[in-house]
Amino acid sequence: MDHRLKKDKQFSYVYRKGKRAHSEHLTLFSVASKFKTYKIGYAISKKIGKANQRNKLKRRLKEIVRTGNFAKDNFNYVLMAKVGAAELDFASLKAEVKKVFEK
RNA sequence: UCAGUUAAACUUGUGGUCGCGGUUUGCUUGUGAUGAGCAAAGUGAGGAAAGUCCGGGCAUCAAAAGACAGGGUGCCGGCUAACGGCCGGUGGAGGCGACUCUAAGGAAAGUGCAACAGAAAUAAACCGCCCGCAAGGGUAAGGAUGGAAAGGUGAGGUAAGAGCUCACCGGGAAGGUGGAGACAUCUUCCGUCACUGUAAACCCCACCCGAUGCAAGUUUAAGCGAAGGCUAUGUGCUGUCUUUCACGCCUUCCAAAAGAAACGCUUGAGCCUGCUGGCAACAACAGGCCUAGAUAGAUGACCACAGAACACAGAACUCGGCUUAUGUUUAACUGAUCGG
RNA sequence: UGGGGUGUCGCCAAGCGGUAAGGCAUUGGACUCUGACUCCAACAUCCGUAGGUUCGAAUCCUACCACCCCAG
Repeated sequence: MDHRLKKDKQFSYVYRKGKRAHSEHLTLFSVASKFKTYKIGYAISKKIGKANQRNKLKRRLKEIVRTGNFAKDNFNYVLMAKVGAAELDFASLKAEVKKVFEK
C-alpha cells in the first residue's frame, strides 16, 4: 500500500490542523484521519542543500519510517526537515525520528 | 629527487538480507470506462546530469517575400545540422624551456571624448634662441608636465636652428617572388616621413539572425447559445512599414469545469568495433547493439571481500559545444640538482 | 524547467568613463544641573568576486557567486 501524501491540499490541511512536535533537526505535524492506514509526506526545503543532498535525506527518512514502525494508523503526518539534517548520519537520524514520533 | 607543461582514462566491482520506478510475461480480481493487486524475468542518473552562456532539432503563430530599426560575430583557411565551438596556420604577447594566451577589420568617411598636470593636447599663441638701435623678421634645439608633445641616436651644418645634409634604426609607397589565404621575403623609390590615442565611444565595412518556448503544442472533449461593434477604411509573423495572399474579426454575457488523464517522451546529426581518406577537426563505408522516462518526482539501509574510489554532485523534450565544481591513475615532454 | 531582475558604509540609497552625493544609525565635541532637540566634526579606496579594454573603470566587455521575482 502507498503511505504517501501527495496533493498540495492534503499538505496544507495537515499544516493547518496538525499538532507539532519539534526536535533539533526535525518537525512532525500529525492529525487524525478517517483512513485505516497512516499517510505521511516529507517536506524538505531548498535551504537544506543541493538536489542530491535533499534526495538522499528523503530516501533515508522513508527508509526509517518504513522499517521503524513509528507511525500509527488513522493518522496523517508531515515530516519537515530543518537546516543541518542532511549532515547527520543514518543512526542519529533514526534516533531523532523516534524521539519526534514519541512526542 | 624536486619543480613544471601537455594529453588521455576511470568515476566503483562481486556476493548476501529488506525496499523503490519503468518494461515484458503469467496469475488473481474489478468497472459504465480507464484499471487494481501479486509473482517472475530483465532494467534503472553524470562527467560534469550543474550554471543556463551560445548554437541546432521539434512545436505553434494560415503561407511567402522585402526594407528599416534592433541584436550578434570580426586575422586566414578548413570542419560541422549550426555556433560566439573545434582543427590547422599567420601576426602579436609571455615563459630559461616543454608550452601557453590572444574581441587581432577600419582612426586618411564623419562625429564625440582626452580629468589633473603642463607654455601648449592636435595646436606654433607664450617663455626662449638668433639678426636688428628699433619696428620687424628668422627658428622649432631647450622649457621640472603627461599615457600621449608633429620619428630616434650620432655627426656635419648654421647668425641661431631645422631631414637642411649624411650614417644606422624605425615608417610609408610601388613592383617582383613564394603561398589557397592571412602573410613572409627581396628590390627600388619617398625627408610633403604634416593628420596623437580611443571603435569592449557613436559609427563605417563584411557576414549572420522572424517571434515565442515542451508550463511549446495535440487529443480525450463533448453541447451550443444570446447581444453589440467593424465591414474591406477591418483582422492577420507579436519592434515599425510595404507587397503578394488569406479570412470574417473583436468585445461582453449565459452555461459547464475548477482544473483530470493520455500523447508529446525517447531510435537519435545515437553508441561500439573495424577499415579507407585527411597533418588534424572530421567525413565515407561495413558489421553489431537498443541503453532511464519519473510527475511530492524512482538508486536507500546493514554487512563481507577487493580497492585510490570516502571527491564534486541527481535525468525532467532532446542533441552539439562553452564555463564552473571535483577524486584517482597513466603516458609523453621540459628545467634544475646529484650519480653513471 | 523556462523567463526576468538586483548587488555601492551597519540600514535606505544617488552616481553610469576623470579622486563615491544625501538621509538614518554610530563615535567624539559644543549647548544643559542631567537627558531630548539642535549645531560642529569623524566614518566607503576590496562599489558582490576574478580577469580584460582604456592613460584612467563603481561605470564598458567576459566569466563566475549570492539573493529576489514571474509562469501550473
